Amino acid sequence: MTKPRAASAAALAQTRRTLPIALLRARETVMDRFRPLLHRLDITEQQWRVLRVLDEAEAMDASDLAKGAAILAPSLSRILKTLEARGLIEVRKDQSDGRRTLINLSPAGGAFLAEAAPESAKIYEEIEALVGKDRLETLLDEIDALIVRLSDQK
Amino acid sequence: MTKPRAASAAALAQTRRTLPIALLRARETVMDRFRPLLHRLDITEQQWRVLRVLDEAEAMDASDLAKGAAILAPSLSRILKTLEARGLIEVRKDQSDGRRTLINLSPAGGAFLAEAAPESAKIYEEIEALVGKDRLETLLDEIDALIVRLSDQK
DNA sequence: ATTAGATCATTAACATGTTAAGCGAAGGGA
DNA sequence: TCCCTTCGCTTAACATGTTAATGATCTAAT
Repeated sequence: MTKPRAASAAALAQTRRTLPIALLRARETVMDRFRPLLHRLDITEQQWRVLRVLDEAEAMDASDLAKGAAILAPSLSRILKTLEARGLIEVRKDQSDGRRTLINLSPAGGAFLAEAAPESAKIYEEIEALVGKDRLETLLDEIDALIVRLSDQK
Repeated sequence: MTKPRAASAAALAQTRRTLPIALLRARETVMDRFRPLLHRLDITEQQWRVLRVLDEAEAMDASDLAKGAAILAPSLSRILKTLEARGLIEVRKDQSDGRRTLINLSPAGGAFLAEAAPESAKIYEEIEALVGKDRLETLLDEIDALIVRLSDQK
């Protein structure tokens, strides 16, 4: 660490207390705990999110899936190819609307999630234990409130 | 929106209240307000962070800069080339340690930041006004607490 | 002085983020 | 029906995220 003078140290503290960076750091810190599992599963964080969202629905079109997993449409297009090639999802055209693509978890995808779920849950429980369940719930509530207040409700 | 049955709706709510996704969504929501400015400046979010961190220090080596801007070393290497080519930063070798690279803001970089600072500050004030200063401070405090509790203090 | 190990930075390879453009399909009037 | 617009998704192009490997330098111990 380079020795900071008083002025620059204060300024640096100011940057650190900026919403975008704080949220980024928090996310990195949390993901560091999941990364070893994801690496063992040979799957990316985004692919994991897609599978988990699909596991909670029957079949979704790509738009809903993108929103649910917080992934942009172009990224999702690429991810779906990867997951389909790996046999974890099934993709088909919507018969009633030729523009839409319907996606659902394949049996293999369901098995994949079922096998990984206990480890994932265990990690989340560790986080809960370290942070405190109350504190974590409060944080999630405040994040929700932030999103609601900042969302452009066109 | 596809009609969710009661069960899947509850499950979906569960995913949404997951720390990694909540933090991701919050960050996206906040950044949506800064993106138009960054686009007008023809600069990426990461490049902007690098410049701001440099503005708060004299000269930093790449490692400290990477930590300060929350950017991984490989990404920073590429970003430094871009910013140097654009004349916004100055890069030189550390004389006392040939491994280190020292980076500082160039005069042009300082002018660039000075010109953009008012707009940036205005956006942040809008966010403060919408969220509430108290609520925002609380949120930042809780995020800090989260990071401290989850950090591996090897 | 030498050498093994650690450190700092870069490069490589692949996946995703981001914006813009493109394409086929659906919808809504004239 | 035709035309125009909108919608859903994909592709393109470039920047960054992520992990592993490489290169160069420093450090410490011999």
